[in-house]
Amino acid sequence: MTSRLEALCMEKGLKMTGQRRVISQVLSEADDHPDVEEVHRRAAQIDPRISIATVYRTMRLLEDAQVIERVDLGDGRARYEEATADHHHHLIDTRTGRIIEFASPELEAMKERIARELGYKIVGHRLEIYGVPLDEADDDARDEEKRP
Amino acid sequence: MTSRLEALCMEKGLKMTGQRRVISQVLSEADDHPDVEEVHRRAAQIDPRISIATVYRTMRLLEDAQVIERVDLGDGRARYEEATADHHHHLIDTRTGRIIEFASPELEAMKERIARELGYKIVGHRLEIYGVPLDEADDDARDEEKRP
DNA sequence: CTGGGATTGCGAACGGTTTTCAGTATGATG
DNA sequence: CATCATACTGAAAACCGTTCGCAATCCCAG
Repeated sequence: MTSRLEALCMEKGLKMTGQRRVISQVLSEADDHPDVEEVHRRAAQIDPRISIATVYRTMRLLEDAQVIERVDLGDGRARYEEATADHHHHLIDTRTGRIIEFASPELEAMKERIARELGYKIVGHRLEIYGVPLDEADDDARDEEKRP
Repeated sequence: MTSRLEALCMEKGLKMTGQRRVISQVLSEADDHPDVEEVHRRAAQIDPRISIATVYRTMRLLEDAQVIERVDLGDGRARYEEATADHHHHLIDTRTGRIIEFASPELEAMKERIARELGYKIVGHRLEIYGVPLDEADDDARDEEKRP
């Protein structure tokens, strides 16, 4: 069974090696934002011979081919997600590390307008929001009060 | 002459050593977003004995004391700017690397609203826009056409 | 002035990533 | 289906920004 990403790679004319097939499968099945080490861990479960260097190389290849997208969440390592047509951003739950994707056409428009007013045409951008769940935020408030 | 940041450091009760004085001066005079190496380069011009390790340590100290703010522009190294009361963001000119600061209350409000709708309270966030000057963007369009 | 804790410079260590190089697999070709 | 140039791989070393350990030095309260 060829994975979704493997099919995409073949469309783009990439040479399909065993390792790339495995990594494509791993990425097709991922619904989170794994870093290279995590991708390697999952790939090694399918074929233990895959080296981390190859994972690094393949991630870059797939990124260049626009099959996946690099996400920099400021934690010092690159994370990845499948490339999508629509621009979206990330809200990171600072309590759990959970990542929530969201899109906002209004935000895009506003961003576009700001750039134009500054005399620029946008070629890329990124927005990340770090937050805590509203109900747990109450705990913070209580903690604050307790602090002498 | 004590620099603006040096005064701030003393207010915060930081022990003022010669190195910290020099680094404070450098940062007070900077109107850009230097990385550690650049700060070290400028500091060394005033006192060549300052080591890069001390610059790293001092930048972290000043960041913790909220005298300066770390800016992650995705180029793999930390950049810094003086801490300010108002939230602002950065537009990076991808042609020249020039960084333009901007603020937008509407954007802040929208961001706040998005987080609330997702059930989150914002504890931090960042927005970066990468762009090219509008007039030079025309060149890109022409380049596209020429490409066969 | 003096003492002792904080700070410094140096170099080694670190974590994520890239590269080098020799060996191996791929898929276009005959 | 065998051949072969070429691209790919694994392992280890190199890299780059950053942090750490340690002995020497500095700052400043007493």
